[in-house]
Amino acid sequence: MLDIRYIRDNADAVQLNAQNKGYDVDIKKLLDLDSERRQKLIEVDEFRAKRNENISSANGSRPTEDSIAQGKVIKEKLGEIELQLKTLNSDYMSLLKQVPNMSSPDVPVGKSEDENVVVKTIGSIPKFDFVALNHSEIATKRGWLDKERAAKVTGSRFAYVMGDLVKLQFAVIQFVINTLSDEDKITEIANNAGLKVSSRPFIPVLPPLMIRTEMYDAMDRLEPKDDRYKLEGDDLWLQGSAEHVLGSMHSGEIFDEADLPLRYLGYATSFRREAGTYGKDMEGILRMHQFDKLEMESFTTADDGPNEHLLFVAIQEYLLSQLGLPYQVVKKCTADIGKPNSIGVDMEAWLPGQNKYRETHTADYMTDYQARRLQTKVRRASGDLELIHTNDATAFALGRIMIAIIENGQTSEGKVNVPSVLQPYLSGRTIL
RNA sequence: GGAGAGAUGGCCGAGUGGUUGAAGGCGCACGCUUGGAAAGCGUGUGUGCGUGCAAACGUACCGCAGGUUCGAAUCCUGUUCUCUCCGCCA
Repeated sequence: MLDIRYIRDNADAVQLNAQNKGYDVDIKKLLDLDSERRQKLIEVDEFRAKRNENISSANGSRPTEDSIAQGKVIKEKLGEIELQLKTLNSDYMSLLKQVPNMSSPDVPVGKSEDENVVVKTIGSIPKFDFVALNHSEIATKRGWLDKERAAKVTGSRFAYVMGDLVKLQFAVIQFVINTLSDEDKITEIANNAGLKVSSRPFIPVLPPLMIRTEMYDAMDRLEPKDDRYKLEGDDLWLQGSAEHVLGSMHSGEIFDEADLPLRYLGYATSFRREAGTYGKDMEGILRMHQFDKLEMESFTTADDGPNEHLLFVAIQEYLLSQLGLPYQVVKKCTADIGKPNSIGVDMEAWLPGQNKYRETHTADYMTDYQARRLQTKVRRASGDLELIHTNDATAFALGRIMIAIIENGQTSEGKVNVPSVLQPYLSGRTIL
């Protein structure tokens, strides 16, 4: 949620920003409601003052008949205008919540993902002297993947992942956890990226996989509801990303500035209904209803927010490079970054099976947009109380990164070369 | 799932209808005291919203949401969470 004071002072910019992001919100109507609501609030406060004066005039003793009679009159009137205020407030809030976060000035303006900008391309695309297969063909042949039985048991877009592919997943997990919880590695990554940021390591977290409606909404991630799984009989949803349960973790809390940045590395199974994607990416495990993901989330001061985002991007590049995967960095345009985003950057790894780059990572910088409703704050050394800034970013989406490893590392025999950094976690095996 | 107890400020904790934003203590900040410190003494110490250039003033907040009342931290209802006992269970 944006600060209403900011909207009042920058109405035109906010309206234009919403338009660029593809959100249909009426800022003028919001501001009209805002002033109407403030007018009503003044009225309500005056009546409350009147009521309080009437109460305190009793001064500890029994009030007079007159005072009680007067109190009744005030009460009736107050109830009336408080109800009006309540209605105004709820209309106002629902409109305010619709206003998307301001995109950073360096986010390209665009109407669809086609206008995203490829910033750089790293690594060379592998050339095979045999017919390259896609991950689904390789994995199915090796007995690593069984979607038919999963369809029988659960439905489409589910899979049984088995055998060495499971071992590969756990190897990736261990590699990432060891890397990101190592302060020296963070220092190295930051230095190589020329970033002056804290070298504080990430705290690995196994978060709950369910989230309350209230928290989901405060994170501004409840929508689109069509893409969420709701649990019948409980006020709970299956989380769609560890971001949702990590970002809301410190709701209502006040950090000491010395405790920031606070960095988490969450490992969680994420659930998505994938509504509206029928027939899209049906082969293999590219687009599933559930997938495991390592996700970074951090809380910083406003000052450190932008650099934290750059650190997250640098970490993503580092991780991809360590696996020897070709990738490109994409600056997402206004239409493609999310509603709570100030900046959105994607990593796309080269997938030989599809002969194109596909999204494997996202890095989101939310400024204080999420914190405002979560009420997550920091007490600065100066004593000032401020909203914190949130950053979240994929470390690895396990399904998609294993696709990249399989397809880029495939051999003519249908085997898979193991990236050297993962070999220690696979008993030294160089090929699967 | 059943029975019971509870949730108050950064922390501990008092408070069952009347000037309670809330006693007392701890902590913290500033000042006095001291060669310096401790102790002691004094003063101060929540957040949101609104009005205002500001000082300030008003208002709301005692888990959350409603209700009763002239008046609610206090009474009533619902709800969330915590704890104890029973049941079930990895």
